[in-house]
Amino acid sequence: MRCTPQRYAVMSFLMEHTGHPTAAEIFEVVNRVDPRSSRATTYNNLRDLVKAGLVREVAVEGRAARFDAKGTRHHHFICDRCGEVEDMGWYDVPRPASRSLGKRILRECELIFRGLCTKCARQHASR
Amino acid sequence: MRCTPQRYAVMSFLMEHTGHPTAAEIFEVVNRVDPRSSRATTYNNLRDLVKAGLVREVAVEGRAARFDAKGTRHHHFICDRCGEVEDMGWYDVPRPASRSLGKRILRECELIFRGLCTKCARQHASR
DNA sequence: CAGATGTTTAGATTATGTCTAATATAATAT
DNA sequence: ATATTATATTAGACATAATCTAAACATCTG
Repeated sequence: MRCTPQRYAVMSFLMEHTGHPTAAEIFEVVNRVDPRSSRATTYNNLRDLVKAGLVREVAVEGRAARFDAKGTRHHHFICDRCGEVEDMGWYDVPRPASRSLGKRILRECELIFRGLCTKCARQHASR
Repeated sequence: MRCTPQRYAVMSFLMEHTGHPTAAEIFEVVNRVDPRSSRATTYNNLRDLVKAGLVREVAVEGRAARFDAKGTRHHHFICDRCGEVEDMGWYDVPRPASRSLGKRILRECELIFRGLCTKCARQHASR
């Protein structure tokens, strides 16, 4: 995988921003800085970076997927209300018994916390 | 929430099938049996059933959401390759420290296993 | 340099899901 | 029982997210 300007822009943006932008946001911001990429390229590069294991894709119910540079290991908190994805420190997760795994090949265990983010919790309280 | 024939068809289909169909599949099968529902109604009912806590929606990266009647508690295994979602027995998940939770309001902890399902693991081996 | 491979692009296309406005059905009040 | 109100359904238009296409461009390799 070559390190093209477009690809580099996507990767470095993700590394510098611990938020979890959608593909559209990444495209928009990266092109606002230096308008040299296209929508398709942004999607292509995100797919490639995910495939290469450098970036994580987080699917959110009913919303666009979000992306995240794989730095230190962490879990995710997803807000039920606004869909925001936030990092939550990592801790080891008990693996399933190999009996219950059967012939499946386990690659990873992911823990997702759901509820209201700080902002939505505040709005929720003041109603 | 009234129990209409259309809503009942969606719910009972989900309860009788432990697979995790997409909205399109549910619409198709339910209407093949008794063609009285529309696409919009299927989506409406799925949304309502999820909101009522009777059905769970599972977002899968790059693929259509899948649905699941909330029977006994369980975690999910998602196949990296075909996107199939399978149930995996339930066990308690360690909650994050309330310190790391901050002002967020935690509703649930979900454990997702990722890798290759039995079918894809077999194909993977015989290459 | 010449061919092979990898990358980008704009725009068309697909996939998934939501909205609208008219209609139908059922629950409640009179 | 009839009117009123609330809830649900429908077809098809619409919106959004993401992929595909085919041509152009860039970079590597011999």
